[in-house]
Amino acid sequence: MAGRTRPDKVVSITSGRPVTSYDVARHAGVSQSAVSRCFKPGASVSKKMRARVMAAAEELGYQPNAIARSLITRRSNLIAVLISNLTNLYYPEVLAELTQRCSAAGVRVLLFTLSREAEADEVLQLVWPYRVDGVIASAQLSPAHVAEFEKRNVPLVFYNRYLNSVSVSSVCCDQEDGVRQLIDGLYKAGHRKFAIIAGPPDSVVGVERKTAALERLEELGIEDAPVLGEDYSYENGFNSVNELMAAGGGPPDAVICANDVVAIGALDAFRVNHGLVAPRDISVVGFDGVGPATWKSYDLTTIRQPVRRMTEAAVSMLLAMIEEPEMPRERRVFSGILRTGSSAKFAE
Amino acid sequence: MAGRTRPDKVVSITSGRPVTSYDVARHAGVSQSAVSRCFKPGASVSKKMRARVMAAAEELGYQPNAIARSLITRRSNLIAVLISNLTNLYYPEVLAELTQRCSAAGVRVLLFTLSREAEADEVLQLVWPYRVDGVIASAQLSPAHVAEFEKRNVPLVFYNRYLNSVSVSSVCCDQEDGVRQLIDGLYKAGHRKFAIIAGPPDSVVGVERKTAALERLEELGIEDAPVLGEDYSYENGFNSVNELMAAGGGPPDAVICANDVVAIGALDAFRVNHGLVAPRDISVVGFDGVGPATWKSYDLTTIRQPVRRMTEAAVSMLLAMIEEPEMPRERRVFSGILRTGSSAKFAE
DNA sequence: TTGAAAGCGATACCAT
DNA sequence: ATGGTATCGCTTTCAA
Repeated sequence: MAGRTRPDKVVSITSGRPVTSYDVARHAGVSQSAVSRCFKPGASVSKKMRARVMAAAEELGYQPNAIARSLITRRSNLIAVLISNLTNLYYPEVLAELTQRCSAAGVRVLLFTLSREAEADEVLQLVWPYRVDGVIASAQLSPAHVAEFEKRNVPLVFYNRYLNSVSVSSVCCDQEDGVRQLIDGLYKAGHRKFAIIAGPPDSVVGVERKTAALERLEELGIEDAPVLGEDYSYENGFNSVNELMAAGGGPPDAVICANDVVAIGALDAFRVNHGLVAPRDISVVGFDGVGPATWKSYDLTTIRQPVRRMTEAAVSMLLAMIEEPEMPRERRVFSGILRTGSSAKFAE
Repeated sequence: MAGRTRPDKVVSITSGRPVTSYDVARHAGVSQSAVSRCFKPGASVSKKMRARVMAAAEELGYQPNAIARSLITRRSNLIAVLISNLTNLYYPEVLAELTQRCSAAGVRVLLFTLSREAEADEVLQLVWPYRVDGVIASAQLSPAHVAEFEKRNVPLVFYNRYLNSVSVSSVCCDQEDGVRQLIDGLYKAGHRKFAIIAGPPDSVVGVERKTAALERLEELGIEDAPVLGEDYSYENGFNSVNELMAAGGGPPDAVICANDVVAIGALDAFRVNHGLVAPRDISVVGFDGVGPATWKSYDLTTIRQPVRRMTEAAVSMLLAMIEEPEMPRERRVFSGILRTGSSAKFAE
């Protein structure tokens, strides 16, 4: 035994099994509880103890097992994020912001993407077993789903969704106000003949934008605006314009689109297939303010959603609900920010 | 007590605490182990027992606690996905595919987004405590990081990254082959004066694309191609073209861009600031095959990465490594698919 | 301040 | 096929 420099240290490090608090305790010659305490923020540990334990932990590459901790504390430090259309250009930004804010708050993100909005049922079955501390949902849930959250005492915050039949916390962009800003600016600029290219009928946000547009137009005395379209895709914008033009009656003055990508598709159809260039011959507006909206070929007039504020609100609301389950439900509505580009004649 | 219809059933359901296997056992009048077995796929349970337990579970809304299960089985059924640039248009698609495939395979995804590639250190500290079964990393990790994976016996698969100094599994798109296809087609179409707009110098993929381009050009006897640019943004494409034109010497015949978004920025700069329209006056090619590449205003000639195959490969490799840790490391390289659009004069 | 011991909610092995 | 019991790795009383 003489001359050995490192006892079983190396063995511990290279052994397959992850290092536990017992290993650290043994190595440091203290109790296992002491190790645990050293890794708990506000615990009462002597300086000396802490130093010894931390040194041992460092040496062995110890990291507390979050799974075991969750079991006893009944806090997983996990939240689930449900997103329906990651391919919608708007969501990657939201997701990036959400995960970053959660990380900063010491919470991990379990991601669930739904390909169809109807998948919620199955996805929730996958969520429950992990005892997540809360859920941020940017996907359509039914009142029954929301009731299950209540029953299970799992805090829920909707992002750009909500249900008016039940009480639930949510963060939204004010679609109605945004649409109003767009239409008013177009109207002021002299447009009278409008058309609407709507999003998917099963998207609350999409329906809200469409409805708000029709309402505002009616208030302005315009009642004959055609409504086309059925999803959030470029193709929807493109094809809807072709339909619109094929219907005869000449081009509209202005087209209200379900979102930016639809607007981009519409602009391309007008230019490529019908020789109409914005803002000279036609005005097109979008919604969301995604990256490509500012690309020179499109330069959209649109409503930019304040994503950073909205994600911040969603995360902080959820964390508050986790800390204080009796927190009253709250609906936070953010106004979008008008961006005027050259896709429309517009008067602010 | 006479006349009561439902004993403590309702209490169990509405009580705050999640339902455990003990609750179910009591309710069904069987042992707790029996309940556990009923939820384990291949266990030996009588039909009668299963029916009774399942009924009780259903009634109480029982879902096995995945956290507790993980603790004893040493399998979290969690994998971590590390992504550096969610705002890079290419990644949302990758992420959506990855999570969907993982869900299908019964594995949950813990998402970590890195804002700077250098953040890997801190992020890994957040990953280890959750005892994830494996990691898919589309972010730059150092050999030291990879060594830590080895030490901890955590399977790792790189997605569009790799390190040639260490042995690690990875799924990549063949950048070199893709670039070659692009350049050869451009060369064949008569282009001789090339320029390169590169991506970020700390992106392996970006550097590889640039290097491959320079090499191929050299093989074709072209040695004076200027290299500009420094990231994957639209602005990079836009500004680099302006720089290129400001340098004098007239426009190049063809521009090789780090990715599609850069190519789009370049096309816009040529058209808007210099009156050069593709493919008549200029040829521009991109890489990735993201959605906007097919928009009519750009219609890029580009290399489409076979995302579905690549994500499928990544997930199945990781799952295989989880099942069989001694699995040899493997590098799977997929050829990109040429898409010819009208952003370049091109000869196949 | 420290250590011993009791859970957290499941799985797994062992008898029966 | 079923029930009893040890165990996973931690946190949390409770004494000392």
